[in-house]
Amino acid sequence: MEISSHQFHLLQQLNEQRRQDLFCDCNILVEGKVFKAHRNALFASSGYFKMLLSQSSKETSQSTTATFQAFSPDTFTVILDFVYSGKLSLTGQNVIEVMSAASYLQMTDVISVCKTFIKSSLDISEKEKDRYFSLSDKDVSSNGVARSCVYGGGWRAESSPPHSHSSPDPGTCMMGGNTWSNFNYYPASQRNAQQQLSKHEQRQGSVKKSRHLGLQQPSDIPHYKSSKLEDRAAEPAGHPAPPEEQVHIDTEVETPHVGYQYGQGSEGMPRGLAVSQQEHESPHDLARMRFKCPFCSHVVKRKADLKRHLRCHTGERPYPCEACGKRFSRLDHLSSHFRTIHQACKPICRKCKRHVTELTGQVVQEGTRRYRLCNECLAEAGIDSIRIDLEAEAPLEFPQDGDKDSRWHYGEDNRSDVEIVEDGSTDLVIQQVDDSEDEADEKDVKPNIR
DNA sequence: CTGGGGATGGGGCCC
DNA sequence: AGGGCCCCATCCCCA
Repeated sequence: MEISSHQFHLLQQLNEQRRQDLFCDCNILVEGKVFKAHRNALFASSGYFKMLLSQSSKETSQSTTATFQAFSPDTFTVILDFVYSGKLSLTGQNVIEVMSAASYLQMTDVISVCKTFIKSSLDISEKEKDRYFSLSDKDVSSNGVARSCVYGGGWRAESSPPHSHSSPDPGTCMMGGNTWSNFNYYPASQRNAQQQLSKHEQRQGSVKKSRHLGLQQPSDIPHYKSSKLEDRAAEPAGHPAPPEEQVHIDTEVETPHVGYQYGQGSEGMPRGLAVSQQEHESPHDLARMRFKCPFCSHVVKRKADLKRHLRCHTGERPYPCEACGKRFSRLDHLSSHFRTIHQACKPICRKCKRHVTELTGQVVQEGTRRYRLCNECLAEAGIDSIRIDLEAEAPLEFPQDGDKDSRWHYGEDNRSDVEIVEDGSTDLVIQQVDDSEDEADEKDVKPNIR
């Protein structure tokens, strides 16, 4: 006979003991703040702690101290509350950091919920059309109802695959079982985003294979790569294989876990944190690499860089080129594109590659594309037959959705300082452009680029 | 088939 | 935190 409430009460009691600092045998130091917890609870909830504590379990008489600088105390509070209650307090503000921390700590359930939370935010923003997946605080405040939730996936007696904690209730943020690859904000860029993802992962050298909880090995980060440990991962003989249903994890969830937290320690000890009873990690290592991508092994120093990096996973392209409609994930890429493709900024003859000036060359327009040709190449191209294409000079219509108040107008380039040279050929417009004013032109033509 | 160059995208980092 | 620049890798096109 099974009393279902027992599990709940047990966890409740543990949580109470934690609050009262009873029997706590593990201290976790997060940016100077000390958290007390029970090894058993941590061991059972986190693959990271599982490995950590199994290494230090020989000396059970002493309390274990672990130090983290990879996430904030507030974030760890959310994580620890989840460990002791099964409830995850997610908000738009903390979801990325919680997810990053969960990835660090190898808590697949938490990662899964965070992913779902983000996805639901994206779904909402898709409906709003003018909003994008944003990690900023204002994104939350704009819709406080939808972007804040508590995940209460329920207490379970044993660890389980991420989707097992999912709740089907669509009215809350407790959906689960979704993989990130199933979603893309821009349908048009979906294929592209997937390519980017695979490309990125290829570049990162990510291992696409099943991993075993608690036995994940370093492989993705070159600086800390340990072939020795990888070898061991490849031969499970040395490790007792956990039950299949417990350890076979979606690689998309698992892949991010491997990372710099595992060092070249000969016994597979986490290197980036204080593992032993007294030993604290050198904060130097972690302070240098602070933000870890929840989707891949990439680690960046700044939150803003992580935010930018995440776009390569989400496929978000908020910056459309108003000249050709092509979308970019970054403003500087759009800027670069616009300069090279539509403004003919390079003072190089496209044909002979020679340097040209306003005297020795001219700007040629071909559709929305502009480039420079030297006078010789212009003559060779049959400049006599080039005709002016006035339509191409008119401001073009571009998709306005989500253009981030972009106000580039291609036709603005046709200003008084640009002398149109009429010619008789097709599709080409020759302009006399003063190179010295290119810079000023740029500033004029892209007021949204501050 | 191959090498070169342009376009694009991602990361680091400065301002 | 965002903008922007630089550097580098990759892809693709073309000779």
